[in-house]
Amino acid sequence: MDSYQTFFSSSSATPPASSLSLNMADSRAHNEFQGSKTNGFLGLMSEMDQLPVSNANNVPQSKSFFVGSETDRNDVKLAGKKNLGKKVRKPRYAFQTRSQVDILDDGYRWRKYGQKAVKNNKFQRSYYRCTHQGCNVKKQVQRLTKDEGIVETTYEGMHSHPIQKSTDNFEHILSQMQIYASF
DNA sequence: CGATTTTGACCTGCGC
DNA sequence: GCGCAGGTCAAAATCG
Repeated sequence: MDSYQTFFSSSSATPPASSLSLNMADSRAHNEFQGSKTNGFLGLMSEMDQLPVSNANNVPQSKSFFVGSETDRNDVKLAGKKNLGKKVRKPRYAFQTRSQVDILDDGYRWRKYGQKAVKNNKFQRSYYRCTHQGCNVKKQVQRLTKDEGIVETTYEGMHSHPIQKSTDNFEHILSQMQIYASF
């Protein structure tokens, strides 16, 4: 499951202020997470909940893993409207990546819509939304205080459209290949 | 000039 | 009800 996490080691080669190319579970999420419950996976999640950060200390470099999923509440921000019995529990996948840069480029286009300081964390959390029309996938990016070499990214929702970024970059292509090879 | 970021205000859930 | 914490909006600023 976590075999697609190896190609970020070249982060040293990333130009300053640029994005780190990374391709995570979105592609597979198309197949596995669409409305279905991956219970084995979730079970694993609850285990990792116990020690999300401490594990990160052991990872050699640029390793990522999931720390949680499946939000219970459906706070879909219905400002003013009431939510009539529509349980939209959207899954959330979080994983942490050891990286120098905060922007983990997964191939989708994101527009930042917020930034907040979270308690017990000196860094701020950034909120992004997918810019594709009709696709309201969200993600949060947050650097850990405990270990500022680690960036935690949380994805919410699933993309229902192909990646729209031009695959001009080699890392991206490689990680792409690796995802399909890991099946 | 359109798309994106910045940033403070605003909203909502929750615990007291 | 109040205040805090997290999440979102939206206007202005900035970018390409």
